[in-house]
Amino acid sequence: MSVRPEPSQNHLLAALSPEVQGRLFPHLELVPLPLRAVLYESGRAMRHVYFPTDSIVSLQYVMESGESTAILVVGNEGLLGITLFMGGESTPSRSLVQSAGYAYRLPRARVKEEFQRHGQLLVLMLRYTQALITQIAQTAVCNRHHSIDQQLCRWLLLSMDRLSHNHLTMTQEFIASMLGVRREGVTQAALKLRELGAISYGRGSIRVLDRAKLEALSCECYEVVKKETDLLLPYLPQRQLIKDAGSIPVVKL
Amino acid sequence: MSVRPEPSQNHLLAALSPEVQGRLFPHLELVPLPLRAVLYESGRAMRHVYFPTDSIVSLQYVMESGESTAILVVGNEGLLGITLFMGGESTPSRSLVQSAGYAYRLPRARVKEEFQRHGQLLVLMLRYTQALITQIAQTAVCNRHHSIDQQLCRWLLLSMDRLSHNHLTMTQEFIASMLGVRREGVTQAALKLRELGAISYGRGSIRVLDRAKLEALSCECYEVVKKETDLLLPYLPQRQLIKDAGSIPVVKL
DNA sequence: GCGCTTATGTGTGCTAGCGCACCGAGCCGC
DNA sequence: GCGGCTCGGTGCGCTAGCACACATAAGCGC
Repeated sequence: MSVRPEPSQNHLLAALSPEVQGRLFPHLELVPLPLRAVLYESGRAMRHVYFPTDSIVSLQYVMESGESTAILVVGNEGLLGITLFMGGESTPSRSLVQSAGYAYRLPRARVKEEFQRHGQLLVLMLRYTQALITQIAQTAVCNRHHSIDQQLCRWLLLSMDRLSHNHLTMTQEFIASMLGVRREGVTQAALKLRELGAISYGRGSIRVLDRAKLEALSCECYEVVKKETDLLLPYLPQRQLIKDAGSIPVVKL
Repeated sequence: MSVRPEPSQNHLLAALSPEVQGRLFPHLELVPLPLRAVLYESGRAMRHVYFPTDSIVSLQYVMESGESTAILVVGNEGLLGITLFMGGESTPSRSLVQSAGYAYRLPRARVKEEFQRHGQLLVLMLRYTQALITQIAQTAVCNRHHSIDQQLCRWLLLSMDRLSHNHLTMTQEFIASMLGVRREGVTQAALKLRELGAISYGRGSIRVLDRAKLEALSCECYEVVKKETDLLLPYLPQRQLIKDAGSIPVVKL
């Protein structure tokens, strides 16, 4: 987090043609996203679209009772605020920073202006939206049918995919509120994963030791979403992107 | 189902301007949708977009184990096949007819052609997609936090909103597979609702007697989705639409 | 109207996850 | 280095929903 991130660390921004980038990038604003910051509150008007570079943001629905569930995880593969493209001004969800980092943001007016051109940004957004629908739907299925153990694995994998290291800074309490389960349930699941050597952890920090084990223990939901997303948005995987940030291929539109 | 339905019974088609209707309607094809017909199978290429007039279609995700969950209900307020607009050719979901009736369908090529014009259809589709995301997300939350009783109420209400009568032709077994729960669970919930006088039923047919009771017994999920949808797609409610089908107002775009 | 199929009702365990209560240990600030 | 706060670990009783096993009953075909 000490190095100033580049816009192109966000896969969607990177996938735009130089022409579109030329129009948009001057209006980008780099914002630090501290842990637990709230980008959008349920029902409030959105003023920007956010493109995370190295942060992770979760969308949660909060119930009247205070219970909540995360339905979506967004990192440098995507963006927050598709509602602005869609024609709404707000959603019934809350966006919460799940892993601190940076994001570039674009004012609502600029987004709409570029969108009106019906060019690359539109096409990219639509594809991204499709991927996002798949992730939300799979979350619904997962909530219905799978154990906390499996869902914790899925959650860790989703987070790992959006980071360049294997180290998560979050408490079990926080994960519990994201999964919409009790903290004790997460503790039990984490203990099992630790015994199996898949992770290690302590006081608000989790390290993934054996990714393959997590994948094996996770339900199919993770894999289904990943496959579908890769199909819709055939970017380079993140590691290659970072190594060779100068030659990011443009998504075939 | 004996009367040939009009395209304008579908709210989205009705909301289009006469100009767009003039381009699209000649290519519409009326298709009967018998109970339990499958419009799209998971992973298969979609060939048409469907606009239900008096039928109800559910989108389900099916797991490897065979368990399934419906994530979305579509009736005359919407359409099936947004994926075709989005840029995909298939989804990991299955579309199953939940209440028999008719739908108009449009071949993929025509849809894409009209979409390329970036006019009314695009704007309408985006708004509809936003409403649909809300419904899916709320389903995820509901699956996590609410009882079968509450979910059955939600399900009945969702179905009722898409019909012009108070009578559903479906078995408890079928509802169970939609909600992703056991048949016995649905039986228990249905018994309670019957005792309370909210519904009556017998062998594959359910009648809603007291809608207000269902709303009171349902979780907030139903209401949240309804409010959000009305906000995004301010149509006339269906009953008025049928009474006065000649003067359906055009959605403000 | 007989028999088969299909839909619903019921009972008996069993388990996952919940709510609550409490402990110990790490960590921070002063 | 002391006190207090936060995080994680654990135990206990409870309930919803599950799996399985049957019983009854309504409709359908012939």
